[in-house]
Amino acid sequence: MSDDLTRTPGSLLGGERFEPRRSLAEQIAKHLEDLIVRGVLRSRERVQEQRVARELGVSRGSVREALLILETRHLIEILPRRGAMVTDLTEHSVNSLYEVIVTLYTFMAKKVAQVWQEDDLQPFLELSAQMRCEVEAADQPAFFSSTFEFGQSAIELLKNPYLEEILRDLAPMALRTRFFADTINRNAMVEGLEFYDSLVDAALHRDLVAIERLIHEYYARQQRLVIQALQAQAA
Amino acid sequence: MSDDLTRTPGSLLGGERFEPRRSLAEQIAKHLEDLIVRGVLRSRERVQEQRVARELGVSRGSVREALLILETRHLIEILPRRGAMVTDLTEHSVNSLYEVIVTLYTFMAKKVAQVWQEDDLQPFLELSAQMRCEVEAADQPAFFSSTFEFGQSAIELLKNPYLEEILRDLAPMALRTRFFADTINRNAMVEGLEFYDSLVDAALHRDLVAIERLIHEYYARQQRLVIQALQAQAA
DNA sequence: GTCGTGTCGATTGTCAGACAATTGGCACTG
DNA sequence: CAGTGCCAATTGTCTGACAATCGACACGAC
Repeated sequence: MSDDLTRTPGSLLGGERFEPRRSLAEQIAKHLEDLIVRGVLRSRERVQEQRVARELGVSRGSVREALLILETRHLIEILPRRGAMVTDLTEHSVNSLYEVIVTLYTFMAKKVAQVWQEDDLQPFLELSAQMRCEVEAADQPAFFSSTFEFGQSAIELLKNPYLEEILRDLAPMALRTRFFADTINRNAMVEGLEFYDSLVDAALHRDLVAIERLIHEYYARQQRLVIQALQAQAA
Repeated sequence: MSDDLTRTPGSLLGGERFEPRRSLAEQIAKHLEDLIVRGVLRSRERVQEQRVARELGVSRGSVREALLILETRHLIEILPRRGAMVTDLTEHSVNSLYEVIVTLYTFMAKKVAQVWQEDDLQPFLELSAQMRCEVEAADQPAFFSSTFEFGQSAIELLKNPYLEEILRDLAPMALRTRFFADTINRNAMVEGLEFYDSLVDAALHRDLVAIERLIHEYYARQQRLVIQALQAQAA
């Protein structure tokens, strides 16, 4: 953990597209986010601004901003005068997280099913096909990325900025817990594929009841897996 | 707008109770939040860090943090290299906001109705009574404060930190729009009282259907009022 | 007159260095 | 072993600085 964020101000050659080049703080946040999601930084581990600043070769101010960002993503907790620490994953926090996720995803999916018209669902069908390929190729990273785009497409369709931001802030935690679950679920990709397929199908038929059932079942299972993994780790 | 945040480091005499003395950034955020919610700072108005820092007698760094906080509360929008501006209130953004709020409040209320036991609902009954008094006394600030505590009590009961934080971040916007609605609804307090009363009643009977209906109806009306006020202001 | 283009001031993004306040741990004492 | 006091480490905040970028304005071309 001794990277060095290249900070080439305006290099369009950097490959970062045309995006307004994320601020340094966001890059730092992203970096730390990865470490936390992948479990390199463990629960309750301290994250000291001075240390991070030194290691990444940036100023304390920027790290401070990054920590604020990570706090809104529920990845760290900042205690006044005591610094930041990685949030703890407990059975209770996982349950809480999934309650909220299920509520919001259900709302989102139902809404999509209600408002779609013409070929709004085209992107979902394509993603579904793509995911099928990725499962066959056993390309887990690509599959992950596709599930992410799935949610992304739904958000674009609804154009609800509040929902969008809330889900964006919740996503890293969802990913973090999922990282756990998949360690004990070799079948994760197949199950995921089946889930998304059914979801698209239900949306096509505007079957709200099925949507609610599908999401509840899928995430109930995910939740169980995460908690199992958590207990396994504790033991 | 030329206050001066007294920054007495450890003065317990400051009256702030035992709370770990909110950080300066949070005080600044709270200050600006008030200005925005009350409409002193209008939609799309710029909020310049240098200027705020000068006016409040604090450093730019602290203002910067405050702006980050306000962004998570959806009160300002920070554009890279272009600074912060107060978020715009449009028909679309109001609709989006209320969609999310209704979804989350419905979830919350249903959950409370499902899990309460013994005298969990006591605080709500007391608040309800208190609100009745406040309506009779036409004490609008107190009434506002009570509705706030109402939500607070529900959150305490559920102990879901994610829901708690999401709602806390949404609250200022809810308040801001409400400020609008109440300018054209002289009956707001009576309606509110009736709503909360019915809600407590439904929760007592664990009547989930009624809860869903009540919340949808109440906020549909609120939403209409806000949008009316918005249009009236535009004209 | 409208449309590019160059210049300039204002503002943001980031850095370095500084200092007081607070925390947590440690040694010391009874 | 509990209580006390001290010290190092870290956070919260400030000041001052500078490059990059933005918005506006003036200027010149068509």
